[in-house]
Amino acid sequence: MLVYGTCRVNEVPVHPCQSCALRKTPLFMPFSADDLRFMMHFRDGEVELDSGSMLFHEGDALTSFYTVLSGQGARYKTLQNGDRQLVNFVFPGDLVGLAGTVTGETTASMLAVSNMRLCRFRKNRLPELFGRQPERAYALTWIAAVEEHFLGETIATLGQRNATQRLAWALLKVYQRLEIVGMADQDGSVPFPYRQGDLADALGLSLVHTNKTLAHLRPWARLANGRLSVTNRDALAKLAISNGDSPIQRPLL
Amino acid sequence: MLVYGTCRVNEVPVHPCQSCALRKTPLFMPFSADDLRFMMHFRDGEVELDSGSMLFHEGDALTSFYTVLSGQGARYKTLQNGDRQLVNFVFPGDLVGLAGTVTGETTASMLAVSNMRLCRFRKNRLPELFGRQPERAYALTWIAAVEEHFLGETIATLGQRNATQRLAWALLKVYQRLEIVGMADQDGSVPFPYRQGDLADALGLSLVHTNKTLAHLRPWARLANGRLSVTNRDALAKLAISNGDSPIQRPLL
DNA sequence: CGACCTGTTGATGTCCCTCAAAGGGGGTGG
DNA sequence: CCACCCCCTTTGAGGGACATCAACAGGTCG
Repeated sequence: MLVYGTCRVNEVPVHPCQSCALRKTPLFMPFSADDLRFMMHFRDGEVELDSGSMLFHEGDALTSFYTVLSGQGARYKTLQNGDRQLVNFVFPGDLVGLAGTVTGETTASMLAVSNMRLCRFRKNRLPELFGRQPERAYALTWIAAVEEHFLGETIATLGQRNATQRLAWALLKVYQRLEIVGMADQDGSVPFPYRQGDLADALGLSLVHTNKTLAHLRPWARLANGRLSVTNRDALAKLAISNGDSPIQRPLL
Repeated sequence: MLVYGTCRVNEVPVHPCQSCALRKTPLFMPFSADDLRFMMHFRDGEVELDSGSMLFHEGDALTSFYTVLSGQGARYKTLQNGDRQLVNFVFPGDLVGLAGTVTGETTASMLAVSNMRLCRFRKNRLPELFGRQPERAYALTWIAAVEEHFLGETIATLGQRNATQRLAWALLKVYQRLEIVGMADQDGSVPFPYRQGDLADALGLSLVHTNKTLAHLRPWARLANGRLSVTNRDALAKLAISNGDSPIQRPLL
């Protein structure tokens, strides 16, 4: 279990949606001009989050949810004995806090692992979204469905894959997810601010064994200087017993 | 990995929503008369599924989704090496196939483990739901959020709990979920048609070790004759490192 | 320079998997 | 009505993957 520093959340001036680079990325489905106009009006400010600070805690009743504009984070649950399970890594384009907003109780805590910028939406305007923009509301349940898909995959890897397979799977997924939103460098590396302990908590492994297994994977993928380099994607996919497909396209909110 | 028999899905006459006992159960939020009227009109038939048959397979493009009226099932994923991971048990009141309907590709296979009756909804009428009944559409994303909550809990148990804790957690959850929809008997038992191999595949354990661990849990919970009996709920919750809370209330579709 | 965090490596133990075999119970066929 | 079979459960033995404990190296920051 790892402990991080305290919080800092800042209101910041908004960037116009038109200039949002995420939108044009192949991960996301095209925006109509109408969509864009409505979202500009529907969104409610932008927020910056320092690395190490929390956006919300497990059990909070949220009044806002967010899509990640930049930076990386993690959602995690804490068991009563203090053990931590990282539920998923959070990347640009992800929507966080929707479940906690809708049901009134957050299912996991959300931590910034790098500095982050978030686009905020207010719960009290959800009726407007559902009442006046059924297509955007449909996009919202689409996003929830995609989320379910990922969690299901995670369950399969925690249940059925051994340490090597888990790590290969995770590194490959992370790389592909960041690559498709344009964060991969020429040299085949992506930003990876997480610690080995974070990976361990995400995959249900001990820190020590995570470290030793990472060493075995180094011919195909390595962690260094806060970046993840993947040098042999196919080998990694084979190790992971995964088809190596890119992430499926989905709506952006 | 277990293999089940072949399929059989039958169209059957519908039962009126008014007489649906599930609705009145404390798991679900109250229905307004309006809701009821619309859902009567929106639903599209009823379906019966024999034990051992599949409702859909991983990768299918679904044209319908369903809420379970009676019976029990399982959603599972199959890795490329043939290993099976049971993603969740499926109980009366659960909505299945929504994600596969929305995204166009099913995330897991759905198997009937007892005879089941399902209430069907058609994808091509979703626009009508979102366009004309925003509150029901909101209920849909609420349901998706609840689903996410459960999958997150499962991830935490696969990642952090040992065999005893996993089994205690699973048995308790199953018991509580079935009890709250009125399926518990006087003697503190609920129907449990699953095999020990199903439990093993759900919890990421081997069949043998599942069996041996179940033996240790017998003072507090036991499996016999297709039923699960829980004799000491608090002890089970303590073993499971869980608060033992009942399932949260949610909408029914 | 010392405190602290993260990564790395070695030694030891244990939880759980795999292999193996035997004991019910229900169904089918002779 | 019994014999046989199949599926599921149960139990034992042995081994391996991974956890835990421990110590050290390098980098960063006060």
